[in-house]
Amino acid sequence: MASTTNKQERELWRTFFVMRRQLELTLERRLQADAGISTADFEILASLLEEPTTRLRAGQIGDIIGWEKSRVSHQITRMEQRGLVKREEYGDDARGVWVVLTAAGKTTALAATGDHSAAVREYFFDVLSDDEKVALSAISHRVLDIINPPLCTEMAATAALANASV
Amino acid sequence: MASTTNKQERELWRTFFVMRRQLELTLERRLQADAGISTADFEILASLLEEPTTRLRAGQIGDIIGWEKSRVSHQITRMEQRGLVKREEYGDDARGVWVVLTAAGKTTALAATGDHSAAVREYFFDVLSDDEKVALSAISHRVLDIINPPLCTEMAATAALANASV
DNA sequence: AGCTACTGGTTGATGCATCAACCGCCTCCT
DNA sequence: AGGAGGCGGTTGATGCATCAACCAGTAGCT
Repeated sequence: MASTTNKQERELWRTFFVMRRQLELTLERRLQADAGISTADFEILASLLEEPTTRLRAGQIGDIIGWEKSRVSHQITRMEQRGLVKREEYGDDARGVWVVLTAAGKTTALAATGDHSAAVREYFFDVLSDDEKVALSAISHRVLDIINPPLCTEMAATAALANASV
Repeated sequence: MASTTNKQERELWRTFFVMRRQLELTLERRLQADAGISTADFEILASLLEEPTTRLRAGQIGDIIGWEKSRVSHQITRMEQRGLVKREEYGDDARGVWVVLTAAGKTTALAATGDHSAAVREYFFDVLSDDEKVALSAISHRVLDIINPPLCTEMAATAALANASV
């Protein structure tokens, strides 16, 4: 009996694992095909687009999307070469830099966000029942709480904030 | 009302996304800390370990873990440099190569598999109720069936096969 | 003022992942 | 036999991700 459980669990793990990877892959390819960018590009562009001035300091970007600073720096360098974004000096503190959306970057970002949420809807939300959404939310929180409690409570806090503001 | 749903869905997507990433990251770090290998190394080692002769052709490895051949080749090259694995010529067909576990590779692989399944249990199965396991299995199959139907039926087939054999 | 310690960001090295081009070898067809 | 095309695998280029080392500028302490 115990071994049966183990077998089923192995099967579940494998299915979950493959689903996760395929979903990621599909979204990545779709972004690439429709907007010509990677998910890494997309995360940066999306964070800038939420800012009314379409500019953020490098460090802020890292905080928002949870990247370490060197990753942000490398990514900005690549995006700058492709003209999606540019660096500007940050007057108040000579160490800082602004990362600014270019016109081309904004166009790309707008196209990408629409496309991406359509894809998420199509591949994910549309195939989930309401009960399943509730279950998946509970599962995600519980797993996250085990592996990274501070991050979990932090996310719950920002979620509550977002709900309160509407 | 619709906007509320959207907000909840965005929240679910974000939570799921972060959970997924943290889980992956945690498992990766744990493998690195306890066995000194990456998940990529692990997948190769695990596939070789399942083979009684601890050897597989490069192409077979690709089929088993779903990688394209160039990825397998690059990975084997890196692992060969670290002495986990070695290439041997495949007599019947001069194009083929055997990928063979070294003694060191086998030791590492054994340590890693035990450790990894303990980690998966700890971070994943132990926090899921039986109902949630059922729900997650259904969700995974459904999503996978939307984004990659052939892969989904193929996985269902091998799962049925595995069940029948016990 | 001057010393120390920290911060914001960059850089280089290394490994992972993918794509396209390539190279021998094998098969099959005529 | 010999030529075309397919198969198994390698290689090089490029981008993503992380770690460690570094550097200039700032803040804080005395």
